[in-house]
Parts: sequence; structure tokens; C-alpha cells
Amino acid sequence: MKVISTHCISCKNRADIFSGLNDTELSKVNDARVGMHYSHGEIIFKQGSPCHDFVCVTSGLVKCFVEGEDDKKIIIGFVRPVEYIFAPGAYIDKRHHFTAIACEETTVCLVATDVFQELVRSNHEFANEFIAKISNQTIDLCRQLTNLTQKQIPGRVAETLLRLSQIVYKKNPFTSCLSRQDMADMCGMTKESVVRALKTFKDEGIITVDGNQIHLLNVPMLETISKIG
Amino acid sequence: MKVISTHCISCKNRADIFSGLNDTELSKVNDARVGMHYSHGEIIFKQGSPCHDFVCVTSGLVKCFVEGEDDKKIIIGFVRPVEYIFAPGAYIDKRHHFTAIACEETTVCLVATDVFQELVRSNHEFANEFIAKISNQTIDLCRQLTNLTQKQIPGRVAETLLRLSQIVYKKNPFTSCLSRQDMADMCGMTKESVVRALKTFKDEGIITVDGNQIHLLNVPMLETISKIG
DNA sequence: CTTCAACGTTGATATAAATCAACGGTCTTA
DNA sequence: TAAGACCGTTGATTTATATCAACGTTGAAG
Repeated sequence: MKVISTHCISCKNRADIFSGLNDTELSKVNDARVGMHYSHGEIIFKQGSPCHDFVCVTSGLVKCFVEGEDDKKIIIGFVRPVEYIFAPGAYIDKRHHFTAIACEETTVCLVATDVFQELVRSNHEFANEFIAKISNQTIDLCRQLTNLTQKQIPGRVAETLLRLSQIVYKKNPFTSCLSRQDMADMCGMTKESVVRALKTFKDEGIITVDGNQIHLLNVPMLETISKIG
Repeated sequence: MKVISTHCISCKNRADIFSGLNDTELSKVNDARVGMHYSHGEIIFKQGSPCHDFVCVTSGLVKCFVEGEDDKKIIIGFVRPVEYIFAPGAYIDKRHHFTAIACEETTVCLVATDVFQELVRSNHEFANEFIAKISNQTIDLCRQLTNLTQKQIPGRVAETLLRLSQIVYKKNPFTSCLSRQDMADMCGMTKESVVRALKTFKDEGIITVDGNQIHLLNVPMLETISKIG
């Protein structure tokens, strides 16, 4: 078990939103904080369950997805250190509206939602950062809505590859711990379709695939494919 | 041209979020306010354009949709009086991320985003209401994401009918000014598919359709169809 | 009044993508 | 070591849905 920072004030894995807080405020956060460790595949919180805490990811990788009927999932995003997961139910019905699962060994701090809400009330800068965070999530969901409903398979897979490389892993040959099913859940399709699309891209020399390492050889081409759908 | 209230303090069409403001704050909003009138089909703001104002709908009906390539749209929601339209770009890139169009004769007040942001900073209650509003939008987008990607046509159309009746028009036989294409844009399908689905529902005695008036005869059945996809 | 464009509807056809099935590989677990 | 489960991959088949085409209606514009 990794040792996480003993106090928020000195924590180096602190999410940006806490930067504007003074020591008194940080102490309040620290008192409410619960450090947790999750192994690969473990559920951090589940859609529909009561929402008591915001989750700040201090190491590892977390995937968030909405669940429909019949075990179908749509991955709405990944959260890396040092970021926190905004739970939109905190202000509405105190329920989680998506599920969060650790993709690899992951440590997080849970902070009670009412501590967050108190900070939103008392610290304007914090409130602004908080709203900016939610806004980004909204913008992202809008983008996903068009991507998943208006593009066909090659476009969606291209988009997903670019996302993984540029936003999630921020590397070009990137090594992912995601299964084909995970990628399918990002694209809203079956894993077989993902495999076929990857194979096509590989045959066309646009990417190379070596196990879990994917190298995007022709990014402009992928961007074009993603754009024209 | 209808006369809108002359001052926010005495306005009867004020969105709920302004309820917690004192007269000084309301005056500030009033000074920044621009009343506008739009006819059926007119664009209030367009995706990608600079975002300077929040739009408060005082009469009529507004549809909001994200635009993809190739003229395809997904309607993400309708805004009725007395509600305002949250533009997520206001806190991020000062751009609109969806388009808003008047569905019928519509009056709105435009309020500069920085006035909103100032209120968020100075009034905690306002900030809370504001965040709750965005949270609801996020929850709704999550729901749409699963609906549009995981259900097939009958399920999506049933869902749309229930939405129109229960949330948008709040009536059971309801008369809608929406075209079949609009309904298709709500469901992420073609207008032909909508027509066929409505015909099937009609033949099965689940609904009646008379021009733009739709009567949901068997709501539980529609809910089942919506659920099982 | 006429013309044209957009809408609603229906049927026939094409096609994208899911499903089904099979197999080898890897990892876990008994 | 062996058994079972899951993953990745590929091919064959089915199916849901889009596309294409045609036509009557309505409403707006010239």
C-alpha cells in the first residue's frame, strides 16, 4: 500500500481546484478526506448508488461510464491524476449517474460533497473552478453525443485512437491497459467491430498495433477519417 | 411586439435562479439585460459563435441542438419559459457549443455572461442554483447518451414521445410545433424511421396521431418499450 | 394564381453493423 | 498440472436502419 500525503496542505498530488484555498480551508478538506486504494477492475462508485463524496484521483487511472439496460456501457471519460471526478448528482438527487472503475492500481481521496459545497459557498475562486470543471464535462458530452450518433465505425474508432493518444495518455506510441471491449464502450459498438477497424487501419499503414501498444503513424489521416465519419 | 417587463425587479417572467437576488443585484441584471423577440425558426445563437450572453426565455419555446458534420443535428433539449439556457462555453472558451433556435414566437432576455459570473462570485445561493442547473444538464446528457446509442428505433421514439408529453409540453394529448425531422433529431434517426415507428404505435393502439396532436393512449406500454429498447 | 419548396408518407432497396460461431492464446485458480 | 474463463481475432450470416424514389399536401413567394 502506497503512503499518500499525510495532509492536504503539503500534498503534491492535489487537484488544481484546491490551489486557491488557504491553509484553514485545506485543513477542513483534509479532515474530511479519506484515502483509498483500488486494484484493477474495482468499482469506486456505481451508477445509482448514493453519492456522498467527490473522488480525487491521486494515482492510477479511472474510467467513468454510463450503464444502460443489458450490461451495455458508454465510457464518458477517463480521470487521471491529478484530477477529481465531478458527480452531477451531488447537487440534485444525491445519486451517482455513472459508474467509476479503476483501470489500474489507483489511489484516490474521497472528500464529502458537503465540504465541497461549503467551499463553493465560501470561496469564489473555488466556485469558478468548479463551474469550469462541470462546463468542460458538458462540452465533452455534447461532443460525444454527435460522435457516437453521427459517425460510422471507422470515424468513431479514429476519434477514439486520437483521444487516447492525445488526451488520455498524452503519448504517441501509447500503451493502454484497455481491452477491446473498453474501446468498444468508448465508441458505442461491439468489440468485433473495433478489432476489424483496427485491422483495416493497420493494413492501410495508418497505425501499428503490438499487443496493447498502439502507434499512430498517420495522425492527419486519422483526423480526416474522424472528421468525415 | 409584446411588451416585456420593464424591470427585472417587477418581472413576472423571471427565471427561478434570480429569486434569491436582492433589488440591488436585480438592478444590475436589469441594466445588462437586452430584451429580444424571435420568430419561428430564427437562430438565437449558433454553435461555434462567440458566447457573450446567457439567454433567459420569457415566452415561447426554444430548441437546443448540437450540430455534427453534414447538417446532422441532435436535439439536446427544449427550453420553455421561465428558464434560462446555460452555455457551457461561458466559463471555458467563450464559444457556443450548441445552437438555439426559436420553435415558435419567442421572447428572451439576454444577460451578459460576466454579470452572471459576478453574481456567482458574490451570491452563494445564486452559485448553488447555477451549479444545480448545470448538473441537471449533465445528468440529462448522460441519459441521452445511453438512449441514443443503446436502444433501437421503437425504444427511442417511445422515449421521445414520453419526453414531449411529460417534460416539454406537460400535457397528454399534446400539440407540438415540431416537424418529423425535429423528432428524428431528438431520436438520432431519419424522419422516415420516425414516421414508420409512429405508424406502428398507431396501428397497435398505443397512440393516436392527428396532424400535430399526439395522444398517448397507453403510457405504461410506451414506458416498457422505452425501457427494453 | 401559379410555382416552388418543404413536409409527411409509403414502398423498395442497399448497407452498415450486430450477432453468431469457432479457435488459439493467456491468465487465473483449483 | 489441468480446467475454466476471458480476451483477441476472423469469417459467415442476419438484421436494423438508412437511403433512394415517388407522390400528395401544404404553405410561402413571386
